[in-house]
Amino acid sequence: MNPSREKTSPTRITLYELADYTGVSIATISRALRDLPAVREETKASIREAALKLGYIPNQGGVRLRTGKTQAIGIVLHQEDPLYVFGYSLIQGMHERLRKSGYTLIVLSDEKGGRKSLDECLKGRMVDGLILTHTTERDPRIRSVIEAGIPLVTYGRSKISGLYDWYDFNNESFAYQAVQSLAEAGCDKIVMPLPSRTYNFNRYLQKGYLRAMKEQGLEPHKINLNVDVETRVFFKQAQEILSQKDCPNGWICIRDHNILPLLSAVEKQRKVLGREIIIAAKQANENLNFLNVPIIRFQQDLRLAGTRIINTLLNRIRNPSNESEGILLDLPLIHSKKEVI
Amino acid sequence: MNPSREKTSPTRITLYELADYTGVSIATISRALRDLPAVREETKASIREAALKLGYIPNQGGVRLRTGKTQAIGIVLHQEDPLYVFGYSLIQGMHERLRKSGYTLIVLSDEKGGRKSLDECLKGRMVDGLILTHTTERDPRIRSVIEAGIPLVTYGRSKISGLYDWYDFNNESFAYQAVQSLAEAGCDKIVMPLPSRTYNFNRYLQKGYLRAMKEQGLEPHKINLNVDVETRVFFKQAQEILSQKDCPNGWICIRDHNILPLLSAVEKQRKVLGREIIIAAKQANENLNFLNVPIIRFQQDLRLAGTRIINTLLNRIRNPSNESEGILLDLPLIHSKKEVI
DNA sequence: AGAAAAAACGTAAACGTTTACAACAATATT
DNA sequence: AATATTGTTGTAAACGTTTACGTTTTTTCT
Repeated sequence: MNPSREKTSPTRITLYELADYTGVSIATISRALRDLPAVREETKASIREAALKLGYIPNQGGVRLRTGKTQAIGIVLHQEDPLYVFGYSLIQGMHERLRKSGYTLIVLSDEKGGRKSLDECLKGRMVDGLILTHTTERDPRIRSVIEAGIPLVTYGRSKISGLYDWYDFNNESFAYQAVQSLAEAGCDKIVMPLPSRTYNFNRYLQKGYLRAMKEQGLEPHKINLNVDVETRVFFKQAQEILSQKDCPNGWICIRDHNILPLLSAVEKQRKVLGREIIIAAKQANENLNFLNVPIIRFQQDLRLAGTRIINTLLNRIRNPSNESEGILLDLPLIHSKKEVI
Repeated sequence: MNPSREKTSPTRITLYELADYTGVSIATISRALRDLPAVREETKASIREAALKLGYIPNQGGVRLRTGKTQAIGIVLHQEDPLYVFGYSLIQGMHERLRKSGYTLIVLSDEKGGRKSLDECLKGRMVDGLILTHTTERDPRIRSVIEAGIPLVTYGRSKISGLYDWYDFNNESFAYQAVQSLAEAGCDKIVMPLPSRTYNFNRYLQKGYLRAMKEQGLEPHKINLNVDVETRVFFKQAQEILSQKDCPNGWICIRDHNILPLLSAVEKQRKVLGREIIIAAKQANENLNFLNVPIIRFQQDLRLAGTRIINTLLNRIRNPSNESEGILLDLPLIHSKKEVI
C-alpha cells in the first residue's frame, strides 16, 4: 500500500511506521491524529491508540516545512536594561498558559542586525506569534511585525494602529491614585521620576500625575532623574535630591528596583519615612511586600498578565482577522501606609 | 539547469531563486553558504553577495527535516517554585551568549506528561542541547537526556555520572565561610535553614556548615524551616523561631527571597540586627545591595553563570565526546557587616 | 603532449509531513 | 433498480534543504 520502506534503523517512528502497524495509509493517519472530520471514529480511535503505544511524536521539521507553521511563539527581550529582573514572572506566566497548548516559547533579542534578531526572525518566519514589550510611542517594530503578517500582542500600548492586540497596566490611573493618596496624607510637594520618554507608558504616567495634581490644587514638579539608570547612580541622585532644602515630601516610585536604593537614600538623609517623606510605589515583585516599611503600595501582577497575554495571542492566531482589542489591567492598592505587616 | 520552477508567489526566497540568480546549482549554493571547502572562493563570494542582496534566510523547516538539527537549545523551568524569580538573570546571561551563535533559546517545562514536557521534547528531538537546573541528588532527568543523546549541561551537580558537564556555585565553601564570618563576629548559635533535601545542593550546604561548626567548636543546630516555603509562611515561622528564649544569634540565609521576610521577623521581635542577631546571606539579585542593613553578603553572579553555561554547552555540541567537565563558581564576599553603603 | 589527480560543480534522492485529487464504499434519492 | 450523494480512504506531489555520487573542468605530473 505504501511505498516500500525498509525497517531502516531503530531511530524514530514516523507516519509510515504507524501506517504499517495499523494497515491504513499515512494520509488517514495524519488526518486522524489531527482529528479532522473525514475519518471514521473507530479508525481514529485505533490510530490514536497505536500512536500512543508506539510513542509517535510528529517531526516538527516535517510539519514546519509542509505547513509553514512553527508551533512556537516568541517573546523579545529588551537587551538594554539589565535591571528588568522581574521579567521572569512574565515569562513564567506565559509559559504556564502555553504548556497546555502545544506551542513552545522562544526567547528573542531586540538588537538590530545580530543573528536571530527580530528582523531575521520575521523574515525567517520563525514564530507563529510574537510578543513585544517595552513599546515606544510609535514603535516601528509593531509595523514590521504586522507587515510580516505575524500575529502580535504587545505588552504596553503604542500609537501605531493596526490588527494587533495590546495589554497594558493602567499607569494613568495608577499615577492618579498615587498622587491622590499622597495628597490625602498631607504631601504638597509630590514628585514622580519617570522612565525614558521613549517608552510609551511614560505619557500615561505623566497624564495621570498632572490631572491629579491639578485636581488637588498642587503644583506639578519636573524632576530630572531617570528611573532606569544604574542602581548606584539612582541612589546618588536620589540622595542629592533629598538633601536640598525644599525637597519633596511625596515620592512616587514606579520601579521595583528603585525602592531599595530610594529607601537607602531616605535613611542616609535622616528623613523620617512616613512623616517627612511619604512613598507610593508600584511593585511587581511580591517579595517586596515583606519590606517592613510604611509605604503605599500598588500591585502589578505580571504573572497574570503573562498568561492573559498568551491567551489573547492564541486567539489571534486562530482568528487573525478579529477586531483588535486592548485590555487595561488594574493595579490594586494593597497597602496604604498605615497598615504595614 | 534546475527543474523548472515557476515564479510562484512573492513569498519567500529559497535556494532555487538564488540558483536562478547566480547561475549555479542549488547544491553549490547550499555548500557556499555554509562555507564548505569544495567551492571556489570567487563563486562563494558572489553567492554570498546574492544571498545578502535578495535577503535569503534558510527555511528552518527544511534544514531541520534534512539534518535533524534544530538550532535550538532548551532550558527547563522548574514549575514548582514560584519564588525563583531571579531565574531571569540566568536566562538573560544565556541569551546574551546565544545571540551570536545562531541558536535560539526555548523555554521548557518540568512537569510530567504535559505537552512539551521534557520527555516529549527528548523524543521529539526538539533541541540540540539542554540545560537542567534544580538538580536532585540522583536526578533521573539527567539519565534520560543522556540516553536520548542530547548534549547536556546542568546547573547544579548530581551523583549521576555520564557524559555531561555541570556548573555549580561552591555552596560548601559558601556555608563554610558564612559560619566562619558569623563565628568571628561572636555568634555561638548559628543556624542555616535549608532547601528541600531533594535538591542536591542541600548536601553541600550542610557539609560546609558542619565542617565549619566543628572547627569553630560550636554545636550544630537542626532547624525545621524550609526556605522555599511561601513567603508569608516563612515569615511566620522565622518569627516563631526568633521568639524563643534560646534563639539563634547567627543566621545563614541562602535565598534572596528570604531576606526581606527574615528582616521583617527580626524587626517584629525587636532584635537589634548586627548585635543580637547577625545575618549572613547569599544573594543573587544585586538590587539587594541597596538594602541598607548590616548583613554579611556573598554574591552569586547568575548572569555570568548563564553565559558560561551556554559556552560549555556549545562546546559539547561541537565535540560530544569530550571529557565531561565540572566547574565550580565562587561566591565572593562583598560586604562584611561593618561596611554598609 | 598526454595521462592522472584534484578541484569544482551538478543531479537526484531523501528527510516526514500535509493536502488536492481521485477512488472506492455506503447510503440516500429517484 | 439505477443513479446521485455522502462518507471514508488512498495516491502522489510538494514544502526547502543537504549530501552521496557522478560529471565536468582544471591543475599537476611525467
